[in-house]
Amino acid sequence: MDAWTEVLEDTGMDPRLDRDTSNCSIARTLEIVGEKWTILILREVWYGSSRFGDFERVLGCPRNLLAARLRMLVEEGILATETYKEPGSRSRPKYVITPKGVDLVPAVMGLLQWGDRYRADPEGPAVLTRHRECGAHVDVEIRCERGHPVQAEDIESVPGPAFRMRSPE
Amino acid sequence: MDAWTEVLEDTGMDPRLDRDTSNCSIARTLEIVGEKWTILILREVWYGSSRFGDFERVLGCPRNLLAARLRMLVEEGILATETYKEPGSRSRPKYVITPKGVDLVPAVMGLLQWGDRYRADPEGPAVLTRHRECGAHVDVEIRCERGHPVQAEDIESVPGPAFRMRSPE
DNA sequence: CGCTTGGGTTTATTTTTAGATACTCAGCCT
DNA sequence: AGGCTGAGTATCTAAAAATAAACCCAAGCG
Repeated sequence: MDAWTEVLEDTGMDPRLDRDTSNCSIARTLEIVGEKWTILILREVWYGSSRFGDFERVLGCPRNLLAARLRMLVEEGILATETYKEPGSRSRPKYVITPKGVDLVPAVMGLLQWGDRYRADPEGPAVLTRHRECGAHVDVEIRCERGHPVQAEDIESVPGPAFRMRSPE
Repeated sequence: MDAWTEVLEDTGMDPRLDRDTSNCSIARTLEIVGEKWTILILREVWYGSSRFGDFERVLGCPRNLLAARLRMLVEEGILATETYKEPGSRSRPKYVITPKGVDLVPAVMGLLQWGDRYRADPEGPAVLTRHRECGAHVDVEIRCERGHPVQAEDIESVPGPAFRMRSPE
């Protein structure tokens, strides 16, 4: 009996298949960053863009969607607005990443790394990531709290404190 | 002058804003896993589901979309079909993850980790991930090739071998 | 004052996605 | 032969999201 099946033994329900998935952290993250353009906006912030016009120019995304996505990212605390002032122009807003946004970097790097491995051009990736201090290539890896590198196969998923079964019917 | 601006100095184009983003590894990964349901299907595979009916029951996703997503994941080599045979029933297909699919785990764990941190229920996450061998909590972190832990701020993104400017239309 | 610029909003159209049935099909079981 | 089951297909409608293009607005400039 594994960590799932010991949760509820006598109901005829299967904890894997009849659990409540509405509080899944993956799904909740995707509710925010899973819409089209959102992660690409963050990519551009990460590569150095900050102005509305920058995003529009490099992404080629419709202005109304861009405005909606930026508003949402600010509401969620992933980006924050500051102002910049070009000499001879009035102050305008710009978008900068917050610590909550920085915490999305591992997820985005995971996507980047997979694309670099499986979907890059024959000559290699379009962008490289390196450690500013030593210049070495940077990537994302799975480790346990004790610092051991962990293979994906050695990860065990078990019900957590907010685990719930779906209400029957 | 940084690693971007030294690419093209005299064209009046800005390498950050006028680069060709069509070969971005992040965007290419999102083309595959960015559709609704796809990552959630992978989550269930990761949690132990493998049959069409399992996915349908736990995700509550329309059958036609589920079939389309599974077909695409198999075509892309992220899942593979095998057969299973319940005693007294005929052989039926099931879906198992491939090495290419396993390589998506860091990206998905990145999403999980962010959701656990910022969007979990007050009592905690619904699912915990731990290292099978030592039981310690598992998460995803950024390191450079030399093994140094890297803060997101210390990542430098530079043009790679497939870097291209957008053709001036 | 009228023009320009950057950063949006509004509105209309097209495309995707969701959701709900209903149908098929192959093999095991009686 | 006829019924049951799991794994799909096919079809349709409704809702949501994406796109496209026109419009607005505030400040600075000549």
